[in-house]
Amino acid sequence: MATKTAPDSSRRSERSRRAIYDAALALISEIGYSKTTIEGIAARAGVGKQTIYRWWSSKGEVLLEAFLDLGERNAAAAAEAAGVDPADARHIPDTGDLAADLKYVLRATVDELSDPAFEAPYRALAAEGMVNREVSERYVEKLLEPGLQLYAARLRAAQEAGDVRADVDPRIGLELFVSPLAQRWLQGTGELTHAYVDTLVDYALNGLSPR
Amino acid sequence: MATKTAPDSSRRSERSRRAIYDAALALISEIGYSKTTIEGIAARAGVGKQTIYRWWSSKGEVLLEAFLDLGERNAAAAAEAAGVDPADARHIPDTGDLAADLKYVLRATVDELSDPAFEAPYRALAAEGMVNREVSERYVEKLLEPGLQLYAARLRAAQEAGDVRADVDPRIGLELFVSPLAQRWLQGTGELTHAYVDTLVDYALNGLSPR
Amino acid sequence: MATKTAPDSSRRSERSRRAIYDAALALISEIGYSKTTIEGIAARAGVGKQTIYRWWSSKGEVLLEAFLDLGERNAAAAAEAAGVDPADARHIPDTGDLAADLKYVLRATVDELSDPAFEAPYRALAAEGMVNREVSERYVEKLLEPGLQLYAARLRAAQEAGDVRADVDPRIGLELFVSPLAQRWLQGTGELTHAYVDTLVDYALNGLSPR
Amino acid sequence: MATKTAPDSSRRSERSRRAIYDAALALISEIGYSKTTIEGIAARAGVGKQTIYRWWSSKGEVLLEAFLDLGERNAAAAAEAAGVDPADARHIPDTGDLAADLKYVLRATVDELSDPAFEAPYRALAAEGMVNREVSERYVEKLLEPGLQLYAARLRAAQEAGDVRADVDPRIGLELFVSPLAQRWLQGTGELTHAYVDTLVDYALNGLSPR
DNA sequence: CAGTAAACGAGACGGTACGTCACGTCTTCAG
DNA sequence: CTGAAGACGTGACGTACCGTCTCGTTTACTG
Repeated sequence: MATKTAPDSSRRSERSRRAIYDAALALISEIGYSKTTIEGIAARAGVGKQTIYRWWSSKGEVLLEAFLDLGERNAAAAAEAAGVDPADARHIPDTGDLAADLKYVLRATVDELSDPAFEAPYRALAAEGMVNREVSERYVEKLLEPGLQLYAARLRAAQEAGDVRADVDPRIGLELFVSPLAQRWLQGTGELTHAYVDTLVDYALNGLSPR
Repeated sequence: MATKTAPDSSRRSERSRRAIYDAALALISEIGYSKTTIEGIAARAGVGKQTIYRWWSSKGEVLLEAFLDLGERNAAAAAEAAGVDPADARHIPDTGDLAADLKYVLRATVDELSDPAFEAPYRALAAEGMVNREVSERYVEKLLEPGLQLYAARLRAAQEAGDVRADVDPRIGLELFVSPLAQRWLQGTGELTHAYVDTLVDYALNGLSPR
Repeated sequence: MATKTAPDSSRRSERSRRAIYDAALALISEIGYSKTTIEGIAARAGVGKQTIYRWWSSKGEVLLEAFLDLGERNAAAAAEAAGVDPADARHIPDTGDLAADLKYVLRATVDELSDPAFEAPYRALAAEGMVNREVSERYVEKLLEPGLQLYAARLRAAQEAGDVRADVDPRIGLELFVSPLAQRWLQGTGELTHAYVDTLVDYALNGLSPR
Repeated sequence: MATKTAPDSSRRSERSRRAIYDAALALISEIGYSKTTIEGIAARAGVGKQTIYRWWSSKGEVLLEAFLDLGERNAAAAAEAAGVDPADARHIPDTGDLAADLKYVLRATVDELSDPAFEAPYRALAAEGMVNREVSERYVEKLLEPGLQLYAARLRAAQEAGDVRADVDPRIGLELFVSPLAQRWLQGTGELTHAYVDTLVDYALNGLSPR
C-alpha cells in the first residue's frame, strides 16, 4: 500500500545520472553551493527537473552522491594509473617511522584541501552535513569514517610495534592531529602549511608536558 | 551625490532591534536555520522588512549579531548573578593543576554544547560561517577567537609554571584538545562525554608515545 | 520508410477501447472535464498512455468518441426496450398537431439536459467544440446535425400539411425554438422549464406581431 | 480571522493592470486561449506572476476583466468619437419600424462577430463561461445581460406601439432572433450573413404558421 | 513647541526557484 | 510482437521569498 509507488531503479537512465553529477559539481565550483539550484542543475544537465526529484530528495543529497561518485572515479583512476590494487591505494604507508608516515599523509591532505576544484564542493558538503541530519549521516559514514579508519589502523600497527602506548584509544588518539587540521580548514581559524601539520604530529605523539 | 545615504544609526529603534534578535533566535530554534526567512523574522518581530534590510545585509548577519547579543546578555547575567566582575567571568581557572583546570572547562563546554537552546543557532552559525566569507570572519573574530585566547593564556601560564614545555606554541597546543571536541560536535563523528574530554586532555598533555 | 507506421486498426483491442470510454466518461462526471487528464484516463482504464495516443490525438477526441459511443448504446438499448426499429427511435412524432409534437420533444429534451449524468460531459464537449476546430466539426456533424435534421424533416412534413408557410426555410425555422433552448442551457441565461419550451413553440409558430 | 489577508486594492498598480489586460488580449488573439498561460501573460506584461495571482484567481477571470475593460474603453471611445452621451451609445434605434431596427442592429452584430480581433477572446470567454461557474455568472451579468436588456426594452416599446402582441414576454421573444445568431456563431452550425438575420427577424415577428 | 526629516510598519512589486503535475515520446519487459 | 507500465525532456502550475520600492504614520531632533 505504497503512497507513491517508488520509481523502478532498473529503468534508470545512466546517462542522466552522469550528466546530473557533472552538472552539479561544475555549478558548485563555478557559482558556489548556495547559488546552485536544482533548476540550474537540470538545465545544465539537459534533464527534466522531475528526473532529479525522482531519484533524490534534496540538493544536499545530489551533491553528496555526486561527490561520492567523483571520489570513486578518482580512486579507480589513480589506482589504475599507479598499476596498484585499488584496495591498497588509500593505505597510510608504514615505513616503521610513525611520525614520518603521518606527516607524509597529512601534508598530502593539506595539498588536497588547498585544491580549489576540491574545496568548493567538499566544503559545501561539510556545511550541509552540519545542519542536515540525513546528509550528515551518509557524509560521515561514506566519506569521513573510511579516512579515519586508515589512521586508526596505522595507530594500531604502531601500538604493536611499541611506538604508541598500549592504553591509547586509537579512535581518540587520531583526533589529536586530524581534528585540528579539519577545524582550521573548515572554520578558517589558522593557516594550513606543511610546517603546521609537522608540529601537530610532534605535539600529538610527544604531548605538551615536559618529559 | 551619495550613492545610498547611509542610515542614521542614532535614530535607530532599539525596540525593533531587540524584537528582531528575539524573533530570529526563536525561529531558528523552532524551525531551523534554513527554513527561517527574513520575511518570517520581520513578521514575527512585528517589523517591516525594510527595517531589517536597512541594518543588515543577510540572514547570516542577523543571526550572527543576534547570537553575539545573546552571548553578551548571558555573560552579563551570569556575572551579575555570581557577583563577579564581568571581565573575569570567562577566565579559565588556574588552580595550579593544568589538567584539572582544562578538564573542568571542557566538561562545562560539553554541557553547554548539549543544550538544545544553544545548539540550533550556534550550529547554524558555524555552518553559515563555513560557506560565507563575511560571516566567517566575524564569527571567528567575535566568537571563536576570544574563547581560544583564554586557552592560550592558560597554556602560557602553565609554561611559566613549567607544566608545559617552553618550546610549545600555545596556539597550536590548545588545538589538540579543543579541535577534537569541535569536530565531534559539528560533524557528529563521535559522542561528547565528560570521560571523552578527560581522555583528550590526558593524551594532549602526555602525548601518544610511551614516555 | 514510413513516416509513422500507422496503427493497424484490425488488431485494435476492443477491451481497451471500452475501458477508455468508460473511464473518460466516469472521470468527466466525477471531477469535471478540465481536471480529467489523459494520464488519469489511462490509469483508470488500466491501459498504457500510448494506447490512448495511438488512437486519438487529444482529450477532446476521446471524449467526443466516448460520447458518441454512449449515445449509440443508449439509443440501441432504448429501441430494444421499446421493441422498435432503431431507425425509428429518434423520430419526432407526427400526430398532425405540429405544436404538440414539438412541445413533446422539447420537453423531453429539457428533461434530458437536466440529467446530471448527461450534463457534465455534454457541456464539456460543447465548450471544447467552441474552441477546437477539429472537435467542433465532428461534434456538429455527428451529434448536432442529426438532431437538427429531425426537426427539419418534421417542419417539411408540416409544410406539406399546410401547417407551416411554404416559403419558410426549415433549417432556419427550427432555430427559432431550438437555439433559445440551447443558449439557455449553455450560457445559463435563463431557466429551463416545460412552460418555457411551450412558450417558445407558440411564439415561433405564431410570431410576435399581432395577427 | 482572515486566512489570507486580502490585498490592499488602494495600492494596486494601475500600470500593471493595464499591461496585464493588454498582454492577455494580445496572447489570446495570437496563440489562442488554451495556449495562453498565466506565465506567458506575466512575461509579456513585464510583471511578476504573483501580481496576477494576487488580483485574479484564474486565467478565465483575467480574460473576463480584460474583455470588460476593452469593451468599456471601446464604448467610451466610440461615444466620444460620435460626440454622443455614452449612455445613449448602446441603444437600439427606434425609428418606428421594429423589423428594420432589429435588422440594423443584428447586421451590425454579425459584422462585429466576424472581426477576428474580437472573435478569439470573446469565443474563448464564452467557452470558459460554459464550464466555469464563477466566470459564467460574471460573464452573463456583465456582458450578456446588458445587451439582452436593450432588446427587451425595444420590444416593450414596440408593444406600446402595438407592433408586438401585448401578451408576449419580451425576455423570451428576443431569444427568437438573438439565440439562433448566438448558436450559429458559437457552434458553427451555419453561416452568418445579413440575409440570415433579416430572415430571422421576419420569421420571429410573423411566425412560421400561415397567417 | 511646532516643523520636519528620518525611521518605521506595511505590503505591492518584478523576479527566481521551489516542488508538483501532466504533457506527448520513447524504452523495457511480460504475456 | 502487442500493450501495460512508466521513465524521460518539457513546460506550466500555484506558492514562498527575495530585495526594492512606495505608502502613510510615528518619533525625535532642531529652529
